[in-house]
Amino acid sequence: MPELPEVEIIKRSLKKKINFQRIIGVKVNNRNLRFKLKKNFSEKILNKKVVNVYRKAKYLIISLDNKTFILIHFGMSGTFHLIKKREKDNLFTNLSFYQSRNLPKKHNHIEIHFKNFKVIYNDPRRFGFFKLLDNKKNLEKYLSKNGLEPFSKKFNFNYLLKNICFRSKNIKNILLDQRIVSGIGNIYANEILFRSGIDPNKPGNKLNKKEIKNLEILSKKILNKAILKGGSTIRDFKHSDGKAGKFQNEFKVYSQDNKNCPNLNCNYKITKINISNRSTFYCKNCQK
DNA sequence: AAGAGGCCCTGATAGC
DNA sequence: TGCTATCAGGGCCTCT
Repeated sequence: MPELPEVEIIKRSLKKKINFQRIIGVKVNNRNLRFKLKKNFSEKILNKKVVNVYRKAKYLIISLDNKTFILIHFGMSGTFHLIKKREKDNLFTNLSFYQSRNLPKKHNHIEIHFKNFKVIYNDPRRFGFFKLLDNKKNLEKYLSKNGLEPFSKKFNFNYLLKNICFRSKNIKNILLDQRIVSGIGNIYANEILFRSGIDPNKPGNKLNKKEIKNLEILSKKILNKAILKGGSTIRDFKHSDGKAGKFQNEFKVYSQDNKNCPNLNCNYKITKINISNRSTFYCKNCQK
């Protein structure tokens, strides 16, 4: 489930391949995604050149030379696969690209063809989407619904204090609310709260200044570390190759229910509870 | 205004 | 073995 670190990894590898390449073909196999892909998607991006690939929160943005933008959200199960063209016989051969060497047989929704390879978007659960934005203004308008991402310079103690201290809802849901902090999903919310020593059920307005400071520092630190480790590879990416992310090995609480709390001198087990229909893992002893 | 809850979707897994 | 139920969860929507 790509959160900020996973989208960042996808961005880096995709950019190396497709930046300054021209789109010479588009094949849409299945328009049914989170939002139905517009019928004119193919013709609108055909023959355009990619001039930048970047990330904002959990969104990937492909900027084209006619000043339009492809906005991509991976939802729960969206992945890209790179297929290289073999010179001799003009066939395509599947090469590793981010999560998987093995091209799934089903759910290959969109193919984008370049000179020597094609990129395939696969999404079994269809929670992801592609959206075309006609100009920068519309793109920014769309993205402005999101709050600051943790790597933003403006994401500091005062920003968090201002956005947390008056809220009655629990801190975990505050972290997951993209209008307040963007880019954090369920996995990293669990990890950040554990390392900050905060009970995920605790209402925002009950947090003290030290806890808010912890959230500021540790959000940046954990997301950064996850990017360095190549993101987290779980569940949907389980058939992945050696290029899979390694951060799942660093999980302290996520999916660690009934295991010993990793903190020294703590003999509690990690507890699994449900908050707003999301699995939540924490240590009752270390998180208050 | 803010928060709670429902919904979309498929594949893996648990239980009988 | 084969069936059914449950779970995974991001973002948008509606209702209060």
